Amino acid sequence: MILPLLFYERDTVTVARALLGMRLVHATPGGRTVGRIVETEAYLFNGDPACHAHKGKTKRNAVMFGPPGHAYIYFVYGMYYCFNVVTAPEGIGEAVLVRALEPLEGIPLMEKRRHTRALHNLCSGPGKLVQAMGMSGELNGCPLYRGPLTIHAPDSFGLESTVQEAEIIATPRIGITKAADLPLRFCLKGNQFASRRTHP
DNA sequence: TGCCTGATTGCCT
DNA sequence: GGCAATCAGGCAA
Repeated sequence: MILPLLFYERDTVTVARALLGMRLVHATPGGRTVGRIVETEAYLFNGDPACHAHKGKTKRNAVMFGPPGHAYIYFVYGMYYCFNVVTAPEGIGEAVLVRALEPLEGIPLMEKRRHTRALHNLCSGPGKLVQAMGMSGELNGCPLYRGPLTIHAPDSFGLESTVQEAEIIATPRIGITKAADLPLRFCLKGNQFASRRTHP
């Protein structure tokens, strides 16, 4: 089942946790790739200086202020993209950064795009998974409930989280300097496919 | 294993 | 002009 707009139009931390276990699907002419979300980070409008939207709307972060359930993809460090899911009602600049996936389908295509055959190195980081899934800046602002990039609940799950609360750990976020102490990174406990650093 | 650095570009001050 | 929600590779221990 493709997650509907309703799923995203909630509290950002709730969505960040609920996204764990969901499947990101990208259909391209070259083939279809699917990954299970195993690591996310929440970025909040208020009280979170690390959030791109913290200082207000700009050209770069405009999508974060738009309707939820859309992709916010930005370019960073001159060579990488990061993929986020816009959350919270329109006008509230919040999003969830997807930091790691467990590769499920289209693994040969991911290997080709990433130029490696190491399964644990295909999607274990925000820049890596964008590369492995074949995403680009063109998808910035696209809805995630209507292809080519969509997020699905695994069969037999609805809007509720697909994982037990006890299976989720919260840690400080990665690679930021501001508000570095806030526990807004969420991972599946003991998952092999998360980006390296763990800080339980 | 873990720390340090270079690569490379658009956006914001 | 500075910096950024990163990554890969090099080097030391």
